[in-house]
Amino acid sequence: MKIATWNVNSLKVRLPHLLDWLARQSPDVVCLQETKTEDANFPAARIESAGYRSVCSGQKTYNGVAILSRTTPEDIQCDVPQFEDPQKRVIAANVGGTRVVCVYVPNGQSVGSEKYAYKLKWLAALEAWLKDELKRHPRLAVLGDFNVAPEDRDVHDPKVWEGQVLCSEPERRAFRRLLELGLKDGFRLFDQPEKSFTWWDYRMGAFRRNLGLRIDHILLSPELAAQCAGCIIDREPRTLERPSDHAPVIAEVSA
DNA sequence: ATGGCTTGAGTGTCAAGA
Repeated sequence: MKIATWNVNSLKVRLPHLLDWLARQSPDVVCLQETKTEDANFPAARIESAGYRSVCSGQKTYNGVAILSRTTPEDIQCDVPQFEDPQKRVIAANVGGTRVVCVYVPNGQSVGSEKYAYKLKWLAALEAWLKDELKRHPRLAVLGDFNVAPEDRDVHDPKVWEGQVLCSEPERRAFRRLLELGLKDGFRLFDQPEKSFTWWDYRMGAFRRNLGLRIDHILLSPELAAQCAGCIIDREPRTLERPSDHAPVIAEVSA
């Protein structure tokens, strides 16, 4: 089973890229972030024509998440339970025998800002919830845009980014706490090229110069990690005209 | 030069992303 995550930065703009990519990669499950569309406008019919069922949790202008699947997603849950949040950042569903959680972690804007405090609170709520979810679902996968570069090797220039949002120690600590629940960073289960990133700023030719960060992740429960055969970043969609600023991440796990 | 692009909203120009 091929599972993937992609921050599309507007599903409306990126739908042609998404449909081409689905045809090329043929993933079984895809988690999308920053769909930026209300559920009433979600392009479910065109995605269905491409061979995928979908569930979504969106809002106008900002945020928005969705899960696409070859089989029908079941037991759908939106939002982190018992965490009041008007922003649509979480959707979870069972796909086959696997619990799939799609997350769009807040950006945090800048260290010390209100949005940064919200990000840390949000990550703490996610951690508490996933601790329970791991007990309930031995086959748990958490995929999404975590807006955290876990280590210096996930940053093109650690000196420039030191202490900045996405790289600050409190954010990295929050990410490590997810790993300490037992979740594994799928990408790091394997040898990977140096300077592997999933996001590049639109400005300053950052992609061409590979000035990026690795902030999109696939976390796997111990059982899924043991059955994971590979995990890669697909840079190809980032090379297209009018790309998302994020590249998809894909993992192969036994069905 | 807290700029540089891109998107959505909405029609002038700003918020937000990371």
